Amino acid sequence: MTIAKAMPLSVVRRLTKYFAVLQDLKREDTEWVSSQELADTIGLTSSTVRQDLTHINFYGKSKLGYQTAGLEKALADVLGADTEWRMVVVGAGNLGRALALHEEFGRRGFKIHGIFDDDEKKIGRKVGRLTVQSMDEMPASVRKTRIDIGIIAVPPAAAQSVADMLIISGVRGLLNMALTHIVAPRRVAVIDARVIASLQELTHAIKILSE
Amino acid sequence: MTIAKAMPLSVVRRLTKYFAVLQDLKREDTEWVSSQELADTIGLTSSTVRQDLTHINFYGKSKLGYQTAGLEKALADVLGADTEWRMVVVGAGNLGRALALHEEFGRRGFKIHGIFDDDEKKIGRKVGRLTVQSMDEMPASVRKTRIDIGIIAVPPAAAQSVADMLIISGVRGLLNMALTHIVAPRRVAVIDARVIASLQELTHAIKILSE
DNA sequence: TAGATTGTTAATCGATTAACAATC
DNA sequence: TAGATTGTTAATCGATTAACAATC
Repeated sequence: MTIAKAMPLSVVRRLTKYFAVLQDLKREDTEWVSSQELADTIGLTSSTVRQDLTHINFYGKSKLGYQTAGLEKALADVLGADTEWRMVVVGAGNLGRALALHEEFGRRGFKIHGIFDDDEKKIGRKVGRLTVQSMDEMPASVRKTRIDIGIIAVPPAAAQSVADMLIISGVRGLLNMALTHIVAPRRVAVIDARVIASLQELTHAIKILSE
Repeated sequence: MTIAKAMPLSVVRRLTKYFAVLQDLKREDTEWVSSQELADTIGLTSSTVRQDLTHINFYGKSKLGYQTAGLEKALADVLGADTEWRMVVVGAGNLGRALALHEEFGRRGFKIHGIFDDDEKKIGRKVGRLTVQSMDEMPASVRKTRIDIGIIAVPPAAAQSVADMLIISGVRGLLNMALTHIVAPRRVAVIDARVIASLQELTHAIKILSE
């Protein structure tokens, strides 16, 4: 397991993009890719690409570029895309249920082991192969299955207390889908993935464009 | 309608966070908030907050800070959160259906006017108050209803051609949920909102933390 | 070999933070 | 008034881009 020194989040974000491109290229059996080609498909400069790749433990070849299979593997390593991650979803609303049903997660190594809600009416309902469980069962279940990641898909008002419960139960990271800021101890990673915030970025951009 | 000059995306992202905090404060009837308080709740320096707010057309008061209602309104203006946006979802898989059902969007001014898919088996199915329509109907429908935003919730391989169709049909912005890069003319805004990419950022962070 | 592309250093650009006079 | 907090300028820090020798 090769781990680089602390990397700016902006670099990590681009690495996920390179990784997606690399997976496409692999499907097409492209053996080599240059920093310029990578830059063009994503809309960057080749300089940025090469600079970003200095953060990982993989080297290209002059004149040829980067071997796609090797680079893909190196990126998978850095991003943790080569291991299986155990997750639970808290919140069995439309968003939570959709996440629990999203097959793509499983394919990419993110396995959902449970879905929880404190609404009596939702508990016991089937969501694909899972059954919505009571929040009371969450801590024991998370601890027993050694869940890595908790996905927070509850209303903003409940988000922090759900986060606290997940943290106490031993998760190492939180994916926050709720439109509220979550506070966590330094040992627990938190990433926001809020569709509404993205939509607001988008509408801002649209307003600017139509000035 | 006050529109600021081009703003770095990093600033816009923080504005969406301020906006969320402001809405919470408004609910609690807090009348004034200082840059320091805003910074503390989100985990920034007060300097960054004040600097960010120079980008919008709203001024605080010495000794008191910013009037929450006024600041909220100014942010809503910049982010376009004070207007209604018409959207369609393309892709009626789990993710697409969940987005179409997500009530929060409507509450926040994002109205979903249609959901489309090219899978025969999905066409005609009910998704809440909507019915899945054929992709063939999409362009006319989007044009007629003057849809602003297209949400792309299809597999990566189909994403670009769906984007092209949406653009030809006249949308002004795209929210890309697919794990692939989308190319669009400059007049069309594109924002990526890919849960898998966020999960990969998260697993990277977890790996770093457990070094 | 000649030419293309890397890895890396240095230069530029932009964003964040610090500092402080102005102000309520 | 004295004190707190703004808006803004200047200093710092970091990230992106340019440039180029090394190399295959």
